[in-house]
Amino acid sequence: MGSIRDSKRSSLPVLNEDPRGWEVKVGIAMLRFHNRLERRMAEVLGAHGLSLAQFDVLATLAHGEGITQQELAERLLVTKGNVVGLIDRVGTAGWVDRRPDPDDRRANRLYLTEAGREILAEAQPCQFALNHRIFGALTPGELRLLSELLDRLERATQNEK
Amino acid sequence: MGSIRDSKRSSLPVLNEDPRGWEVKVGIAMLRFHNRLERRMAEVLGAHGLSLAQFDVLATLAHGEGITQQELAERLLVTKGNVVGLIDRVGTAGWVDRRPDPDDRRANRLYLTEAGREILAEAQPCQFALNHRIFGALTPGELRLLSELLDRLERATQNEK
DNA sequence: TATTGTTATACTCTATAACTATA
DNA sequence: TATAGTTATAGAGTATAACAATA
Repeated sequence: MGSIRDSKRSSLPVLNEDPRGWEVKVGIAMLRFHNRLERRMAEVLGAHGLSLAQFDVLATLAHGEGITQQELAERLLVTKGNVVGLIDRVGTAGWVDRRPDPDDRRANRLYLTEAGREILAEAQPCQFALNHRIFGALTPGELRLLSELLDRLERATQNEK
Repeated sequence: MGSIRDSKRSSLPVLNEDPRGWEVKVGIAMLRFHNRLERRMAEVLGAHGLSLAQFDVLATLAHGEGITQQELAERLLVTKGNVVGLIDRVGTAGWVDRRPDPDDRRANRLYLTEAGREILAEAQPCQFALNHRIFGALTPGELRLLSELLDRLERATQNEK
């Protein structure tokens, strides 16, 4: 069935009639496209010294500054143990501050530093430009449709667990 | 702008008019959905002792047995150095054989073992079933459409580089 | 008791680069 | 010279589990 992640011209059997065939085909196409998209993003962000995960942390904080490490772990779908390492790395880079929560001395509140805001302001437009180069291949109507389909699929993954 | 990988209910600004807004929105939705899909797949495959990358190796070999490590590296979009480790792991598990190429004594030809074929036959239906549970959320017509959009997007990522 | 964050450990995947043995 | 595979090294990300401090 060819590599799930890639393959020049996958010679999948023609399965035009059976929806099950389309499900597999779409699953593969999804992984394949995403794999490439992620690489391009990593390249673009890498030029600013950011990994995708780090960009994700900064973007999440920009959206909700002052959250705890536990909250960040939930939003990023990783364990709190992993967040320690993530914040360590992004903290030594000088982009994020841990500040003890005055009301709960177990918790840290996370804030972007000025440098963090700057690097995000620098990287985000490049991210957006990449999105434009890729997703510009679709018409506005197709984009709206794709967005709707993805939302429904994401809801389906949530029902999974 | 919320986590790129996840967020319960992302409160992105409404950008119904500007296609650039949709591009960003779709990019985020794509990463978010894919992230969850990949986790579900990892769970399903993990129950069979397989990682996603290992499943990918087995599925690729099932599709084109006898390829070299270099060819596998190209299909998987990883370096040949990484392939050594991948085949080491999948080889000690007894799923894949390295056989020296008689015509080119530098090269190895890769083959599935009987055990490799068995684990794949065991894991693949579960993979397909997962695909069905997720992508069954869409109608056959929507699946065909999504497949076409993804193909065009993948072509766009290829133009990137 | 439960929760927040930390630490320790281990594994997978990735990248770079130097190395070998062949071609 | 170029290619196939190996090795060494490094780093990011992930998971599990035990732990301290605090609630």
